[in-house]
Amino acid sequence: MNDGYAGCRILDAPYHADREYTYYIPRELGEEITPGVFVTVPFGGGNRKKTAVVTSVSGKTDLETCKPISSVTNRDVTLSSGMLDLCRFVSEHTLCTFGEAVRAAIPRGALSKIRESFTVSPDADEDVVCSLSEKAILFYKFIELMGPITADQLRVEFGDEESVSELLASLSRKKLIVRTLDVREPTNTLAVTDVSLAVPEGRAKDYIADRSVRSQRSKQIVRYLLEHGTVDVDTLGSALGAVSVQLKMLSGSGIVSLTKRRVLRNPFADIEKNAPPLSLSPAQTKAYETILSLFRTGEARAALLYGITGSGKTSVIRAMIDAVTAEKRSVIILVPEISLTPQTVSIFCGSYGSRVAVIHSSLSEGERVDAWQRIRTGEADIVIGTRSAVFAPVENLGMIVIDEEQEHTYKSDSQPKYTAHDIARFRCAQNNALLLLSSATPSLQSYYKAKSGAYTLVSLTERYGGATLPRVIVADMRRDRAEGSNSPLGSVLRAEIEENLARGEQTILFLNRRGYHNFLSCKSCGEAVLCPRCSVALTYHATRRLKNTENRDDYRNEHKAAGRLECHYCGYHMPAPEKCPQCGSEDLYYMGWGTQRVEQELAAMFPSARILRMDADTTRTKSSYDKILGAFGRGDADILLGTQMVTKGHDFPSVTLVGVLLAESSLYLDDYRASERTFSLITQVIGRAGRSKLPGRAVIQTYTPDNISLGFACRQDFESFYENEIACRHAYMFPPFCDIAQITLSCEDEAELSASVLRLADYIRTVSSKNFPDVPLLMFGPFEAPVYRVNNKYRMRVVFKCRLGRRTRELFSDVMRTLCRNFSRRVTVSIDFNPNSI
DNA sequence: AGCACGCCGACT
DNA sequence: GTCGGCGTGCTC
Repeated sequence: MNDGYAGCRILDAPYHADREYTYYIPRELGEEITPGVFVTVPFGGGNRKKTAVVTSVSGKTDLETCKPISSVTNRDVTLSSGMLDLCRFVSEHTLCTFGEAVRAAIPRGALSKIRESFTVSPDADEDVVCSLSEKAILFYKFIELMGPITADQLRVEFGDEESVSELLASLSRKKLIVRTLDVREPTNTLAVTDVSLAVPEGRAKDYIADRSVRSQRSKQIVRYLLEHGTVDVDTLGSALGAVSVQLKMLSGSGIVSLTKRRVLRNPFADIEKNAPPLSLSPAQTKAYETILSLFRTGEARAALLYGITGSGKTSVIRAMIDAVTAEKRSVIILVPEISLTPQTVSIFCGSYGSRVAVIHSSLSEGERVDAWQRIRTGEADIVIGTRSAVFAPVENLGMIVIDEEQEHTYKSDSQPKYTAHDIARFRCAQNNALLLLSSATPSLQSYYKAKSGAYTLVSLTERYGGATLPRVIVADMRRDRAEGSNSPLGSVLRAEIEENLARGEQTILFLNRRGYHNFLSCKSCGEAVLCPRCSVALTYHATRRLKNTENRDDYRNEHKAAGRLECHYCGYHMPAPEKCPQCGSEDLYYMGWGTQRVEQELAAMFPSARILRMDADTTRTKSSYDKILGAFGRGDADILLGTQMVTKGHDFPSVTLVGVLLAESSLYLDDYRASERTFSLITQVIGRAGRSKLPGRAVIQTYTPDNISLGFACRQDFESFYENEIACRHAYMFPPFCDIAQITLSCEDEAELSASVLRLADYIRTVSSKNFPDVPLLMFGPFEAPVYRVNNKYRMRVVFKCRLGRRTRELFSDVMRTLCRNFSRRVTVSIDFNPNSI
């Protein structure tokens, strides 16, 4: 009996009001209230109903008054004390609210939602109603007729945002309407009905023999149950046909009983299972034994498995999973979204069957909840998924694997802005588990940690199965340009493709830009056509293949008819204009190359080649990604052209040529990790060729053939790349030698934004020297974000170089608390530690 | 965030 | 006189 008080965290409290609040536990809820349970509580002046999670329980309180917990919600969702500690860790380390951390750890849809609706007040004063404006009366009458009704429904009826909120506020003030809050428990669960015999066998046989019973289908059902025992309705239906009427009758007369049972869906239960038997080479065995001995220490340890492409890291990981699960401990395997294909999943499901839970972006909300429950109950003890799977509620965690650990998708850039690595390290420390990072091109950060001894470095340096590295050709595009060619396919690459087509071998081409053209540019004012909501150029996308045209007018009309301009930031689109929106000139030219246009160019160049294009536009649906890869794998196409997506994933043994159309497109991003990304990307692309006995070639087209990182990548020389890059990071003081904190303010009003950002900088200078003189901090800015305007909001930034530790986080926490309180509501503040792009 | 309290201008 | 504008401050 927990007689007393509960410490609760309100899930959607704002940052500066986010702390533990004490509520007393009503007698009738005493049994149920323990840490990790979700409850509803009255909060704030209006006692609004809020969802909260209980974080502590105690027999006494220092408070003079406190409110009672209203009710327990989500009885089948609770957080273990380990998970509560994890949420605390996340909120402290990313400066998000406790509630935001909880929502990251629990699938959306597992928690009940509180719905707000409005009805007219029973004691509404008719005279007051009559004194309202015409629109307000209409609004009031509508609520009277339709209520209870939500604000969103009212917005559909009455249009614009502002007026609906204003009307609601003013009618509430006049006590004409009342707001009610009701808790809606999640409904996305799946239940099946089991059918079983409710009478002894003998009576069932009598029933079948009974001539007065005419229904043959009913007798079939009883016979089926006698043979198979209890069975669910769906199975019965597919065996016998329509059965619902007969079941109703049979259960009515007490011959069968129907019971509802919740089932946890596992969409991967029926996946084709394909697990090649494990056999390790001597090098792999040695790596495996090293990692295993770390695991066997029983302490929290971390290893970096660095293995060149094709060295068979996956086999070592699989062997480790076998070893860890053999000791009844669970495993979480994180993979980048892009490599979570059915082929990958089938390897794991093939070995471990229904013990695997797969967390994938294409799961429905309900399937996600079910996967979470399967993990929590221990039915699944092997979890494979993307970034968010690092929160999987496994019991007795033994190992977390982060595959392709350098991928930037492991950093979240929405709230909470965490890095899977940090969460994984915390959880492993909590459970004395092993953290295993794996990559062919480790991040500088992780390799640095491995070199300095924080991680154990385990290297695999030979290619498995005798495959050889491809021959790398750096094609100097300046030569083609000098000869007057502006085709995205240079003469060298073109000749190689021709050769491959002639030999019937496959080719992969990589271009880091989707769309057709880059942008539409005005010769007269020099401006590109920009997105009206964001300060970026719009990209031309064709919806069909463009026809060849004779003159400029035809050319322009053809473009207008065949496509439109799209914004890659906010999704805005418009028909291609005839005149420049800035200066009105008709001198508009289409510039640059995207995957769409290259596809067309390829088709014109090699009319007999079968070409597949894979980018965000052609992989909109769940299955299209697999369809394209499947078709290419079967040899249904000669050339696969695409963005980032073509660089990861699968072994296509008959691919002998890969081409990188513009190697520097990722090189000159103004980000300190540009070379790291380029190195990783080029290395991966090169790794796509020559995965078999056939010798492969890689053609890297570039305007800067002398770039040093590009050179290292072409030679697949990670070690030298690392030495060179780490020296640069040291010289310019960048991670891993410091941390970066980035505060972004955004606001629709430019003037208010710049005033606010100056106040921010001022405040930090003051608080830093006054209260945190011990925290070294270098401030840069304020300046405009690289894309100044997105979705009609202007964005400004202040960036800091610092060392993230307890005191530094306290400083930033103070800043966030103060600013959330003092800035006007129209300004939003967010902080990101070591962000993905700066 | 939401909601109360509180202090000043333009209306019945 | 008061109704209602939004500045300031708190939420167990």
